[in-house]
Amino acid sequence: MGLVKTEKFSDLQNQIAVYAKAFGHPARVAIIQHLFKIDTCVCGDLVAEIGLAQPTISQHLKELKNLGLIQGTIDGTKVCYCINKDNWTAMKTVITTFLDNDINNTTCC
Amino acid sequence: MGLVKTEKFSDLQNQIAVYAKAFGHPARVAIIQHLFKIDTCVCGDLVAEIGLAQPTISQHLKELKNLGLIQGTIDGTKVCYCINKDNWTAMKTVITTFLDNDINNTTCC
DNA sequence: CTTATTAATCGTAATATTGCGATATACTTA
DNA sequence: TAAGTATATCGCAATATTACGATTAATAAG
Repeated sequence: MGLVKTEKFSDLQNQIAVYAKAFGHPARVAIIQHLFKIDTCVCGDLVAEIGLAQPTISQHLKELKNLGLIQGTIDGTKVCYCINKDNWTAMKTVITTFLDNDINNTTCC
Repeated sequence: MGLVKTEKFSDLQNQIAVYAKAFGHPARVAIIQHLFKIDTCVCGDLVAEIGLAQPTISQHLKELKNLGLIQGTIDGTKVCYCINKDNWTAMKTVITTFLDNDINNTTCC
């Protein structure tokens, strides 16, 4: 198959999975880290920063953009990317709530 | 291709991606949530709980087990699964450190 | 207008993931 | 020993992902 049966799961479970998948590739992790490090827009140096071909980076940027985690502004022939603060915070809440379950299972077999 | 070029990225970036990928499928999210909800071992009711076939669940459990996030104890014909507390905490630290970057980019274009 | 620069899109090949039927394994119980 | 129960593994088909060369689109510079 290769086809996820999303209808078997709750909206939240699917939401968590979609967000997590965004970070499930090191190139997208590196893009996000660079955007945080620069702490402002990145205009075009992502291909040099990360060692992948330009179409590949463009594709990863598109996925992050489709999720709303980053946004791009056209500036001449360049495009400036930055973190979308609101959506990043919303994502962070969803993921951390999932991760922050308390572990009390002292009665584990 | 379809082959991630891990050598282009740092160990931390690859580590984050590997952890995130574990949560990149709603079935694995559901498994983890159920383990937290029950708050003890789950012995065999995961197939009933989640609506996928037994080999499919077994495969997802294997991936979580390989990452060390869960552990299984054989109990007769059943296998009891629970969260591996230490490894879960380690994973949580890695992911939340990544997510917890401050966003100060007021000078965004 | 022509050329250069930058990024997106198209098309495609290689690899990975998902899901499950069939089967194997291991233990329990009669 | 034989039959039942629970889980893992095998093998395969369908789909998804990754990567990049070639091309396109859009603006900038001369």
